[in-house]
Amino acid sequence: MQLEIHNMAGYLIRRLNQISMSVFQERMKELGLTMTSVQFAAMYAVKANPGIDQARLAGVIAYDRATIGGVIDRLESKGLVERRVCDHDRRARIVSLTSEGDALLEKLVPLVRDFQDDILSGLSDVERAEFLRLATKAADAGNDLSRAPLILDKKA
Amino acid sequence: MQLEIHNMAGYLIRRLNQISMSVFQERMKELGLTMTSVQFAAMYAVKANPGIDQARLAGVIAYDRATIGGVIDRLESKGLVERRVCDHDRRARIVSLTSEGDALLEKLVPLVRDFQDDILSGLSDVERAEFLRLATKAADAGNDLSRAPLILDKKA
DNA sequence: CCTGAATAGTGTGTATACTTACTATTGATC
DNA sequence: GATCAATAGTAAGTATACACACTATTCAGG
Repeated sequence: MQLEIHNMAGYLIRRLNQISMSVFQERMKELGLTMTSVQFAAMYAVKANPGIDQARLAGVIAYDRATIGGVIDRLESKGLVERRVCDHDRRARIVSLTSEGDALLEKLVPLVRDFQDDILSGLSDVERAEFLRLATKAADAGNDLSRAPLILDKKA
Repeated sequence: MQLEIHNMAGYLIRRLNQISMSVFQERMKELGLTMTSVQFAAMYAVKANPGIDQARLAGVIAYDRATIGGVIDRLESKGLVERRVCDHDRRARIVSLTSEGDALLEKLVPLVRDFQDDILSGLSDVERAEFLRLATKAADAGNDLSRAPLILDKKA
């Protein structure tokens, strides 16, 4: 039995997101870790942006401020990141990786890169490339429609 | 500043899902409703499958049992669906639309169909069709990777 | 320098989306 | 027909992902 909703963009995207998160979770489990894709992205962005604060971190990976707070809480309690008050703006909290966090990230990056294709395992190489091209274009165009848009080049 | 993660399948899919949910929420708000895309899909599937119970409903729209319970709770408290114990299997709960639920769904279906294209507003008609074809193929192939796979034709 | 707008982070509340564990059934098997 | 595996639903716990309101702080203008 096929419902009309099964062909709708919103439904298909939700399904792909379920599959994507499940693949990530499964791979981490195989490595004996409890890292989520969201936590990985946050750590990656922290490493790529030394001295970043929570608000800009949220913008770089398109989360809202409340969500990033919880993500950093959990990474902090696992000893993977640290938070400290910014020197010249005491409202802001600078997030940085601990040495354990840095070591873990270094280990994870190639692994995560390698299983990305598994998420789209049903597609050929050509199809996957085309899917990613279209997804990038759509995500870019729809950025402002999202509640937590991606915010880049906000600073030097 | 472009991070490597911005080109990864998992990240792009998460972004598209944020955009998709946001568009749905926004349209509902314009109509003065507080319906989520998940609740809409549940109501749609209930209507399309008269006499369905919660477990099979979960399978038809690829939720897990615990999630569907909460979704039905909220729809029930809004007076849009009803739950009753199944006659020949007292473990199961049969879900059905109330008359208000049915009327609301009838009103929403064409509206929801019409704004699906807004989710992929950055794509041309040809690109959108190709994206949907590839997304369908990928979601289908990845079905068993998801924690809550789509389960169809389980019965007569 | 003072006031008011804007911003960073947090707290609360809601809604998915899952896990594991539990109860109540059902059905299958000996 | 008693037992035992399997199933339906729920409960409790964790983790996004948002809204809204609040405090602390910064900054812009007069």
